[in-house]
Amino acid sequence: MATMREVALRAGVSVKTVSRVFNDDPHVLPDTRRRVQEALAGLNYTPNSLARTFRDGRAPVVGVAVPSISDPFFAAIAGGVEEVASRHDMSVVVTSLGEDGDRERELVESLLQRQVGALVMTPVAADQSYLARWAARTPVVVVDRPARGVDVDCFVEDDLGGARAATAHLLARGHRRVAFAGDRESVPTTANRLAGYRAALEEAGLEVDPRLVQLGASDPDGAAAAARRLAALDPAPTALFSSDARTTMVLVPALASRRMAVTGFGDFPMASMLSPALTVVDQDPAALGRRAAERAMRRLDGSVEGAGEHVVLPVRLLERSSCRPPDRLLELFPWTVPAGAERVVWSSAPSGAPTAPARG
Amino acid sequence: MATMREVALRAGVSVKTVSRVFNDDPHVLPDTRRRVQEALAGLNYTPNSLARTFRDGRAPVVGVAVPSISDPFFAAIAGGVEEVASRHDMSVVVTSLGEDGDRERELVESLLQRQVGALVMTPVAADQSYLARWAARTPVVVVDRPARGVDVDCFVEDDLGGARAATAHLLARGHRRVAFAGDRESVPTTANRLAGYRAALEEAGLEVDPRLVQLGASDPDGAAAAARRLAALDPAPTALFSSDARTTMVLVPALASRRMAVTGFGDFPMASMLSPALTVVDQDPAALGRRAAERAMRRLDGSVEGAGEHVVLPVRLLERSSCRPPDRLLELFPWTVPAGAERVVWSSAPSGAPTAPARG
DNA sequence: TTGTACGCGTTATCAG
DNA sequence: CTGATAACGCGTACAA
Repeated sequence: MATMREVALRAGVSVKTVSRVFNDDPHVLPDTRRRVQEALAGLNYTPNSLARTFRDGRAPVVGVAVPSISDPFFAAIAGGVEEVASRHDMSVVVTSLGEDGDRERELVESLLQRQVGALVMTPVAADQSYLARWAARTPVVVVDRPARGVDVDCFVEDDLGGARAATAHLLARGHRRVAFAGDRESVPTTANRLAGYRAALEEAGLEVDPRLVQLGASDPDGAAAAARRLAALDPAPTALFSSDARTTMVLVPALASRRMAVTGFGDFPMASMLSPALTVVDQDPAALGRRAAERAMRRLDGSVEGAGEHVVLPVRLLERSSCRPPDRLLELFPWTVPAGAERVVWSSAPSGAPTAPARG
Repeated sequence: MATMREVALRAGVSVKTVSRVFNDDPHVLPDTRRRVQEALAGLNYTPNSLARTFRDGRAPVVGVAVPSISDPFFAAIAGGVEEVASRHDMSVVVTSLGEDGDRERELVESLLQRQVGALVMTPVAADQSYLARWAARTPVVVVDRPARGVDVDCFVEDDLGGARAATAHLLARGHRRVAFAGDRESVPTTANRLAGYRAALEEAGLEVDPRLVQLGASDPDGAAAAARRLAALDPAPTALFSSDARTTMVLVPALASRRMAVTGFGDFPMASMLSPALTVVDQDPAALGRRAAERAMRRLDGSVEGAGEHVVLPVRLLERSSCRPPDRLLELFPWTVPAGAERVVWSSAPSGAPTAPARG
């Protein structure tokens, strides 16, 4: 923890010379250089990067603010950001905002006050207009959900298209009573996916039965309640579209005893090992994080300027066997994928566009 | 982005007075205070916390260095750290080290140079003696794996005990050919779990057949290879102990066609929904992170001093139906848990000690 | 080649 | 109650 001054003192030179030696400035006599290097080593000098950072006014840091860093989805986003940031010699500060939105502004501004070089965030509050005064100086990119009240770069996934495809997939299999389950409509992704669900029903000429729409189902209690309510319906639903992976993971167990076809938005480990295996809308949160971070870097180095851009990343519907008919009818449906396998049955990518390979 | 100086200029006072007003120092005349507050508001003053941080030499930041922030296990650890850190008005900088260890020192030291207030890390390199000079000034706590070559606080889980219990569980069910699968023996947790596996076999009077031990099985390719090798054995194993959740998640699908009883170290979502459901050693990574962060906070405020403490957190064996006999034999084994349910059959906690409730 | 002076934004010290 | 001044560690500009 020696400072340059101490090293300079010991080497009998000025701090500037120490600085030069340490930063490999060629304009130093070999002899002086050696003396300084000895002092450097002897004192175990370590640069205080806080001072440097302070000096140039911006920290080589990308702030990441998401609802919860413990959620694998957002952890993957953070991982994607970190991957890109580290390539640019920047580190990552993560902050969990919760889903309430009460503390979003406070937490995000405290991040910004730290002079982070860029910010990648998933909005949780109803309004982000407070970001405007920061966005002028610090690149801000939102991911997963659009920002409201401010013009910033935005990377989201095709929630509506994916949800519509997943619902249509169930309808194409003959289901007529298809339920929807998710967390809450105030979350834009959920609202969009609900819209996609409704669109699919309407396109199939079906009425949307509001009793089939179960919100607040993403925690164990809510899932149990949703399962109870769905079971109580007459006629009961024969299929379910689950709006997010968290909901799927708690609701599917709650529905275990009922026989129901399920598609879910968001893949997760072992989804293919369930019986029946889950057909899912495959997202790529790491790519979301990478794209957002890359955009932030381009704003930082000036290679992108102007108004915020809104990018919708394509998703794909990965068919597994959850939707296939009972085994005894299998021979009647030769197009069905075999158990354990999966195939892409739909993609929001423009046809011919390269898509990442399926996971798992 | 106005500075205190600008505010002072506008209010016609000194910067110190602005500082006082902004920090609610009572020694300011009401009149002066109002003038300053108006200037503060008019200029939209925002503190530059980088400057403050620089001034007091330590950043209100906890560094978190783990193999991969995208891995849900380590994301949960990070979440636990963040929870505690935020209660202490500190934020969290995360760094993924990879599993190689080549870059550990470089990445960790760059974190330390940033004058983080504390460091919570999972070692991935063979030696951490480079930490010694830092640990004198910055609290360092390692989690999940012990540090080598340096004396720091350490929070690990009962790898050996959990693995022994999980293996013994299979042996008690009559299995005699029990395989082991994991990532690599250089990872201390894996080495300990392998030791636990061996201990259980030896306690049962069984020889350890090295061909039953499959390392490098935590990625899809390795898992496929391991599955192939296990299948080729004669006699083939009838049961498997998987040493970590990542291995379980790739190896179980690879083994899907074989009928094998499985226990795994590490729970994961939907483990209870597989058929057969997985019996697992239940860890609590979030608690690991919280405990580590709390210890770091206590080192920071001086309420803990002296040599590093080594804490082993208890784990529990959560029995699900993966180990139960085929349905037709169920009536012969009345002690078996019903499908979908789970029960704790073993815990490394001292009996009577409070344990966290099971997840899922 | 080397050194001096200064500034980054904030807070502590100590006079007034 | 208020303000001038120094200090934190480093890098830049400019001299010598």
